[in-house]
Amino acid sequence: MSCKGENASAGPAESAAVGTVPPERPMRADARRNREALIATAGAAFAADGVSASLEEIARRAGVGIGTLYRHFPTREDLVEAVYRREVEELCAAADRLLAEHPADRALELWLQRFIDYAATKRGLIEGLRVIFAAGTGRLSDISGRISGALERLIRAAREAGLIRTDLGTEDVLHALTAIHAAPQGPDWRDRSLRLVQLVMDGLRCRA
Amino acid sequence: MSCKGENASAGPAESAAVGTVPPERPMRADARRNREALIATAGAAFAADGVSASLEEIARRAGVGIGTLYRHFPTREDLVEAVYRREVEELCAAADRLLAEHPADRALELWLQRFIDYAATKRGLIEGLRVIFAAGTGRLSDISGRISGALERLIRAAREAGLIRTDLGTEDVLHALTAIHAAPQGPDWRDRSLRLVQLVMDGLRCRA
DNA sequence: TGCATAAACGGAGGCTGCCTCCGCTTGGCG
DNA sequence: CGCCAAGCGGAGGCAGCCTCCGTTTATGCA
Repeated sequence: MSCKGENASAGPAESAAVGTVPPERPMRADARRNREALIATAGAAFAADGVSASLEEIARRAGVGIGTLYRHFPTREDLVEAVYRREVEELCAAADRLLAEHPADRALELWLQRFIDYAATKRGLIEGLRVIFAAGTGRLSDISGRISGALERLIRAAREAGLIRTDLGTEDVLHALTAIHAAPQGPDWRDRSLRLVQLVMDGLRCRA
Repeated sequence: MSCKGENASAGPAESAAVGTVPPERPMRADARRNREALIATAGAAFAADGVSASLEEIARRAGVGIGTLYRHFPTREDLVEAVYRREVEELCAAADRLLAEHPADRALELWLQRFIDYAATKRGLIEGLRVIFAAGTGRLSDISGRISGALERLIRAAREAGLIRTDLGTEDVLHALTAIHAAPQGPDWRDRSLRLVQLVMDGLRCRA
């Protein structure tokens, strides 16, 4: 309901923000601290026990009362979304870091691998990916855009450096990722997915 | 713990009979009746509220005690599996009925449409489909085989009648079904899926 | 037909998790 | 430094999970 807590990650020098409203009020220091602790703890708990992990346990481990958890995140979905959003942001930040430290094609490759690893442990991301194609279905649309934005930056850089072919675009790679996720999840899921990513990369580089 | 009531789904390699009827002992009449009522009620409840519907509510609606539910189905998964197995059996039975009442290609088309409708309401089936490709991962393998068996019967009949091309097989159609399911689930999911099924059928008939 | 008995029933009870409500604490401003 | 709203936290009510065990009943046998 009252998703006023939306003002998280209010970048001070951020120009042309991605739609988040300007912070009506800076959060009190203790509130921000508790919020951070909750998101971090919840991330670990969801990864370990799935998204139905006990909220009371999360609050306890984060060192706050259950009431505090519910004030920050009125529903379980709100908490899941916050965790999800944070992870996506980290993933996107990694794209820029990789670009700075490696040749663009290598950066793309490493990022795709990292994407697989994220998805391997956080099943939620997979569902999220599926949403990317469903045109902006509400609140998650900006997150989806963030992912394809990162991917696009990587691909454009690799293209401009002449390291990958230019007749395949962001959508094609996204599509491939979705297909990889659709594969059955067995014990060798990760290896198989990484191999497929390798295959895609080889294909992309092959007529550079 | 003393799950001796397991005789319904013990699933060891019994003789290749269609129904897994263990030779142990015929169930007492009231036990069988309650079991049936539970499966039927659970099917409705899962369809309405998802697989996390209240088990106590299911028991109440089925007119049995909660203890009875737990004796028949020690875990929630056992109940889900029983419902799932029943629905798959109905679906497969429909294949033969359709074959008897329609030309083989039309039967195949109708069955695929019916499959979509099943999957539309029972999200569990979708997960099940995904398991088909994961080679016999335990207890669900025979169910998976049942589905592809039905599909294969339909396709073979249509082929022998010269109604569909012969260069595409069961696996290809199964693969297409999986892809259709992988699509994002919006409000128009059903229509879109049915259109895709139509597309597949047109393709199958086009060079008969 | 009647009886013995194993099979099946059912719900009370203990436990855990969900979520709300409200009195107490404290960060931050004037 | 003192005020006070923003923020905290946990008690409590409710619902669902699952077990345990006393009671009921279907069925095989005489």
